[in-house]
Amino acid sequence: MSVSINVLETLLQELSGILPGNMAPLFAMTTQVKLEEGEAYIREGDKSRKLAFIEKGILRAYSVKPNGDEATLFLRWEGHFIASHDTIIHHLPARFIYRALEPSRLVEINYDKLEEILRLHPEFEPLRNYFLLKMLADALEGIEGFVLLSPEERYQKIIESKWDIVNRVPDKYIASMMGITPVSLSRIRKRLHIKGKKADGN
Amino acid sequence: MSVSINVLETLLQELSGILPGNMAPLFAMTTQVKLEEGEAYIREGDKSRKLAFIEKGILRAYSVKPNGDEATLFLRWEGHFIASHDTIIHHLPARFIYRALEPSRLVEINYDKLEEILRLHPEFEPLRNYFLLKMLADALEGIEGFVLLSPEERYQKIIESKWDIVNRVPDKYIASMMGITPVSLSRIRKRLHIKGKKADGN
DNA sequence: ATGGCTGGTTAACAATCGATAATAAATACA
DNA sequence: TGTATTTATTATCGATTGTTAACCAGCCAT
Repeated sequence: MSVSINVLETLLQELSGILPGNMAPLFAMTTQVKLEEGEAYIREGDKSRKLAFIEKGILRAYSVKPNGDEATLFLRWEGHFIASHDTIIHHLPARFIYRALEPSRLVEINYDKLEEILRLHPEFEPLRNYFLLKMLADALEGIEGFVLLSPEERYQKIIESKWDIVNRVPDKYIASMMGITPVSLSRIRKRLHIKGKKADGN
Repeated sequence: MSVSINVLETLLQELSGILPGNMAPLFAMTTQVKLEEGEAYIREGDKSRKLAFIEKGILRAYSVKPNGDEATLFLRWEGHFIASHDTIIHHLPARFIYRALEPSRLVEINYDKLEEILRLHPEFEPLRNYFLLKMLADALEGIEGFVLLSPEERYQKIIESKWDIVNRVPDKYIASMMGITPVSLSRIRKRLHIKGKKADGN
């Protein structure tokens, strides 16, 4: 139990200077969540305002389009925070599905309860600040890729900067996250292989 | 002076319950900024950690690619907050340029000073919370468009939901923000006109 | 082993896009 | 007003993508 909270405790201490011994008010309200591979954490229509820190595993946020295709919004893994922005920001039912791609372990807190705690213990405020900034940075990084890079460049950047993650996830989800089809990603991979061989002198 | 702060005062009062008369500690640190059409607010390489509320006008965040082309990251207008996420989040020099497309009026605060104020006056914390959530919502909305929609659908959604903004901005910036060329946007417009005529029975 | 199932590749064709260039329309400005 | 500049459209061509379908490889479970 306390083992899996350790990372968050360390993070919070770095952010706020609060010692783990004084973090009880916050962590008393958190829940450990374990997800099996393929298990949904948040479903379309859910209204629960939960926010989670990913201790281990990978989660995929996606929606099912009218034609049945799935569109992946993003992937998040160890060290990231995950939440349905529809419920947290807009107080609306979730429009996306958040599903574990691997057996995963989360530290969860209800956002309403977090706000209560923050009213009583504003010293924890740096934590909220941190995860909002982190989620914002992640989102903007995604937009950057779409605006500045072609699909091919986008894929190159992903395998360069997140090779370990790409290797843990089926390509079709990577393709979907890139806004292209799996067929197209396969062709991009083929082109890059050719270029790679040429660059190697073969 | 106090006229243009009014919107923010009202916003803060709604968020926190603080009365305008007690907002002096915060607004004493804000600056009014006026930008001419075409004037840069933040330039590539800037390190100043400024954050601004847009009272009036439209700003465009973009970068100049190696080949000289410009890629528009996003547009922001009245009621939005704008900041270089490189400097605010990552403490790095700005990689993007933020330029006014219209004569604009901003309420600016330095993020370091804001943090000082928030240490002394945590009652203003809801304001930081609000603009972080708002910027996050804006960013995620952008990603949604790229992942779920084709360029044509993306344009349709934009003109439906932000017709007033589209009308104030040259199409080439809309195209760039959509991740396509102005030529391609022109073709999309043509296709939609045809479809529109067909739907009208012409 | 032998089927299913999922995920990845390949092929064929139509549609769309990028690049470039020429032209037209709109805007700015002297 | 007339001219220059910017912006938008159209055309052409090669490249890329989407769609659909077939095929193959790995994996799982019986």
